[in-house]
Amino acid sequence: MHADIDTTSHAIVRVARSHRAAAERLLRSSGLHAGQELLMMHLWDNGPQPQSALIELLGLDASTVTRAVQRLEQSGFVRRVRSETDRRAVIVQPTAAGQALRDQVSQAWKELEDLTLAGLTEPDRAELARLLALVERNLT
Amino acid sequence: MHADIDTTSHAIVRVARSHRAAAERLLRSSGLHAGQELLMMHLWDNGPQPQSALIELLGLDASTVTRAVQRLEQSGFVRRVRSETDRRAVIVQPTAAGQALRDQVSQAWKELEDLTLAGLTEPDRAELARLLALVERNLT
DNA sequence: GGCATTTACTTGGCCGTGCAAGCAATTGCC
DNA sequence: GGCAATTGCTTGCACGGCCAAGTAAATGCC
Repeated sequence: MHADIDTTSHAIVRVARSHRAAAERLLRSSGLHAGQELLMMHLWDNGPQPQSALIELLGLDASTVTRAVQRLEQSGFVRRVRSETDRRAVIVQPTAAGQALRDQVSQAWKELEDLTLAGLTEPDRAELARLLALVERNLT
Repeated sequence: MHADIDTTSHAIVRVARSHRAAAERLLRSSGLHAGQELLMMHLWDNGPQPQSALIELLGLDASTVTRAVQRLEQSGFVRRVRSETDRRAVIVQPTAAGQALRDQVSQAWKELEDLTLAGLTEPDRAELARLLALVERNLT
């Protein structure tokens, strides 16, 4: 039997791919791509932020965030402003169009969560959350 | 509080990223990139295959596999041969260099699995596998 | 003050991945 | 046989991500 196929690692890879695909599908109508919604959520929750804060919060590479923000600006969801107090820094703020996405994206995110966990009992969900947290700690 | 951060969806995204990063690190010395090892494993297990079979097995888009195979060929790990019986089809076969990676990659994959599951009891591991399978079914 | 170091971001390059469009060979069917 | 539909693959394009190298501003320290 194909030992490699039954590993948890492989399961993680497959789940990650399907999950991303589902996210992409649910976000399509909003105009966001999977990944961008997390950035926007941080802006909605915490207001305008320097990119450095987003990088920290999202745990992504600086270059990844730079380009994500560039694309969000291109799409009109975000504005980039040079900080007055630190002229290296860029402050990212949601535009009106960006703010307008909030409810729709929250809804899509909720649907994604529902889809992901469909059929799992409450204890199963808690267990999954616990185990994923352990795995995350292992890999970080 | 930031409700979105505590979702299982978000945990999946974070785990997937760390997991991929770990895979990339463990595979680095072999010359493979995360993702390519799964393709090679299928070749090692099942011998030369038409791309269509790899696409099916890996559950990836045809274009993704085309390019992965192109890069593996570029790296010298794989050879592409036009099928005699169906001249549309491309048969992918591991080269000697590709075969030579087998043990090293198996080892790396095992290390990845160990790292991922470190500290989890046997029942925890079984439970995680079960829950991931459920989630995967939900998302497919 | 002045220079080395650190910080904040950019850009180029590369990989995985998907969609859309397109080409060529094969198959299905009248 | 002959033409339509299907199959197998490729290419262009766009995203998320990462690393490495580079620029410019702010900080640290003598």
